[in-house]
Amino acid sequence: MVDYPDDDMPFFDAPRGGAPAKPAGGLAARAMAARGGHAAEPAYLKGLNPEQRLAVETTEGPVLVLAGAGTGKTRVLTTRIAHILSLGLAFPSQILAVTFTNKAAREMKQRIAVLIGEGSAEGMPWLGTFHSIGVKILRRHAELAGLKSGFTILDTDDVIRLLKQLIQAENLDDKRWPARQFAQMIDGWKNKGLSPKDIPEGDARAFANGKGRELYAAYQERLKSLNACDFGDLLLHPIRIFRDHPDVLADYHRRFRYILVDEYQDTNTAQYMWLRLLAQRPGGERSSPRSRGEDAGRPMRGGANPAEPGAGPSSGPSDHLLPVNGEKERPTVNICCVGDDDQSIYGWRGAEVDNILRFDKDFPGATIIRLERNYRSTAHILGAASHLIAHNEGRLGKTLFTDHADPDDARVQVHAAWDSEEEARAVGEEIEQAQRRGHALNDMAILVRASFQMREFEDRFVTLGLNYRVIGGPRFYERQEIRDAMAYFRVVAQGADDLAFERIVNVPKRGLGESAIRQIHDTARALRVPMLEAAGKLAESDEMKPKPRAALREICANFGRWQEAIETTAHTELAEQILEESGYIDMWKADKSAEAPGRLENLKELIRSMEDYESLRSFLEHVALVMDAEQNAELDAVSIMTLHSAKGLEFETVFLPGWEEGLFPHQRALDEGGRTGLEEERRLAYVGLTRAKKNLHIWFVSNRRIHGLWQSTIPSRFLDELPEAHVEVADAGNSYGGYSAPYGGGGFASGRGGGNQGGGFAGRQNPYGASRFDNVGGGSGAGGGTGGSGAFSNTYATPGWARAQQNRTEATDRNWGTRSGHAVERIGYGETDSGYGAGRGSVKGRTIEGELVAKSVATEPSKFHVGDRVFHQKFGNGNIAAIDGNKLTIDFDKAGQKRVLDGFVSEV
DNA sequence: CCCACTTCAGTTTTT
DNA sequence: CTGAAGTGGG
Repeated sequence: MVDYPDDDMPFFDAPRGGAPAKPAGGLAARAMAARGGHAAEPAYLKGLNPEQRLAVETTEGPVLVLAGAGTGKTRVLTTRIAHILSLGLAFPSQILAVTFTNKAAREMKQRIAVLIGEGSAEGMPWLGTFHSIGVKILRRHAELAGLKSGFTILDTDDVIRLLKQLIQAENLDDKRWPARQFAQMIDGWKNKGLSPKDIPEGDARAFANGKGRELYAAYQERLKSLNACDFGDLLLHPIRIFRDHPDVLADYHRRFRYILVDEYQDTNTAQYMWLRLLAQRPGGERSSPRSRGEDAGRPMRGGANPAEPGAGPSSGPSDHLLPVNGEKERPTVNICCVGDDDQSIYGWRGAEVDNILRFDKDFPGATIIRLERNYRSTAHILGAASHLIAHNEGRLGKTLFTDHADPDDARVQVHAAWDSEEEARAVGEEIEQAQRRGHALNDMAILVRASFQMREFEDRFVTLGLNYRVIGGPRFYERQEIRDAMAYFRVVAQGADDLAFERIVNVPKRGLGESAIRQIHDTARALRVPMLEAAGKLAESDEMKPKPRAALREICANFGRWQEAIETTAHTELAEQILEESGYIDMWKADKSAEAPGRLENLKELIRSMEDYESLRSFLEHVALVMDAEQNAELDAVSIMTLHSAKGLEFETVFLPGWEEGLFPHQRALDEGGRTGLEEERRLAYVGLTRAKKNLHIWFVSNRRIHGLWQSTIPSRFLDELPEAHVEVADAGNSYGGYSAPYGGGGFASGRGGGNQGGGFAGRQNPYGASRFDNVGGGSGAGGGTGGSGAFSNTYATPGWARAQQNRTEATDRNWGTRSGHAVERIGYGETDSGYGAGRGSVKGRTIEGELVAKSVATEPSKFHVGDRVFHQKFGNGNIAAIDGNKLTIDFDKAGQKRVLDGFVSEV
């Protein structure tokens, strides 16, 4: 991530003799100041609470900081680094600080810079993400992993294309064995630190008729021959190197005096192994054997007592940091992990909560510090969150509290809506109200469980003309045009990058179709040369038809020219040339689709951003690992994002829609994860709740359209887990004047009513036992009586409904950027391009199970017949127009034709 | 090679 | 219902 112009300094430069130039002076001075008597304590310690302070000052030995939401986690982390530097306990280059995201790393750098002065953070070459640090290590020792230092880093898209080739090469049906899925499997294995030989037999058998292991091995071979690695390798290769080359590891042991880890609860097994290797140094004993695993903990003890600040060797850096041959001086592992087990929400992508739960066993004698004083939320919000999360078992246990309880603080509001349409409408109203009261849109956020929920809000806000920004989704560098451009650059920088070459050889269309590519491929393999070179040869031979041959000749000539220009032309200029001369820009200029202008814009942006790097190569590396779309700070807009991407953020007012069983907690999490899955969902809820500073609104609806079918829903069990004392059931019906009437008087009071009970709505019974929300809101509309339609008649006459219908068509015509004259910002949301959308989800077993379930249901003959008169909770009365298994198409008297599941209608 | 049609699936996401 | 990815005919 960061700049690695590191190669200009010797690797183990730091401590020896003369103090390194830049940082030392300032640091030494600061250190003096810091030590200069207990009377004047450094400014950075002021304002820390006792626990935070302990976490900062316990520099020696293993430390686990359990930092609850909003308790000043980042502050502790950055202050701790500042403290270590100020005391002269280590040079910046001797501190390893790892985060998960670039954003977190960036933020830490900035805040450290603020604490100890500008430029100091620049001297922290080992502050970065696991992956960026992994690359850095790997670049130094690439040959030990069978790579050359200039290896390329493949993104998910490249990986999938490569796997697809391999699968086809094995003569396997790539439809039956999708490369995507296999990529996910490999990812999972790598998350666990497993090489092909290590993967469980069952896993290996599960894919490609038992060829899983074989294919995985072939993939690794292929990567090696391409001089490439995937994201997982950035950790795995270093792990292997550390294990096989104790001398290399020992060098890092000497180098890293302090290790800090952010979001420790999110570490996966590979990251854990990586950390353990770096953290477990042989300790006091002369020549402790290369220990791996269990016994590692033993020599690490001794860190239990918080060292008083400055108690260590109390002279300046230069004499303290003498080469560490006499290791006795520092037998402890100064590793500090910060995290919150209650915010572990990435189990599904390999994170092991166990890592944090086990910390004191891994690092015996660890100091465990809890940060529970919350500076973010009101007592009501904290009360609600704490009560909810207390339903989880196996937590380390923390209870957030705040000193700032204000009797005027609002309780957590729970709202009900009839359907997601009304939900969006009501949230919109509420936002506008808040806006009228003078709240900035920037202070408000809607946090959803699944991204499909966003749409309804977007549509609504478009009609309202309310600014919003969507955060999350595919990144800038995942967009098609960016990847294409990058592929060009990659071929120019690295002629051997076959994947890149293949990607763009026919983009724009040059008449080089499948057969031409195959030919190049074969030639390349026969001659054992990169494809670009093979293409050059083919262009000169007469093995190819004239047309593709001419095209090949041209492109090869182009690449040759660009490669030469690399030395003589500024890289931004060269990039422009490449895109121009290749016809790539023209391709988009000629494209008259709605997205084309945006793509050209993105390409400009890409070139512009290259200015920040000194060469094409350094730029390429960055894009592989970083580069997120920056947001427009000027714009005042409501944020819409998933709960996952909200972690770490905070807002004055937070809306949490969609708290219904099946959606949240998500059915799939329940099915696949069982109790563990449920607990992770609950932690997700906890994350959501704790994002709010002042106002928190939770919504649930009675009807939601799932996969195109309307379904009745049941309030989330999480609602029942909120403490009554901190919650208030808001009356949606009356608060949003004008729209209340349609819902049968709208109140929450009327309840679902006896009328429905006999209606045979089996699906409406809450299988989780009575909920105190069962009778709230949505259901009440129908409660008016089995006559039903009376209660609905108005619904479809409201302006809201009419507008909604209109919205629906507008929604199909979605473009990017500004629409309808108000500002819409997408951060990281490109069009859904090949690389992303279909890549997620769909664990195989589940899919199959889902099919089976669907089929078994479908085969059951419906008890209804075409022409039957039926009643539906949401739509009222209607006649069945068609039957497809359990799916009915019904012509409703008022609502028009709809498709619903037969479980939700009853005969009239 | 491109377009229209079919088919299929449908949480969460970083690097 | 929606979008994406794959298929087949021009």
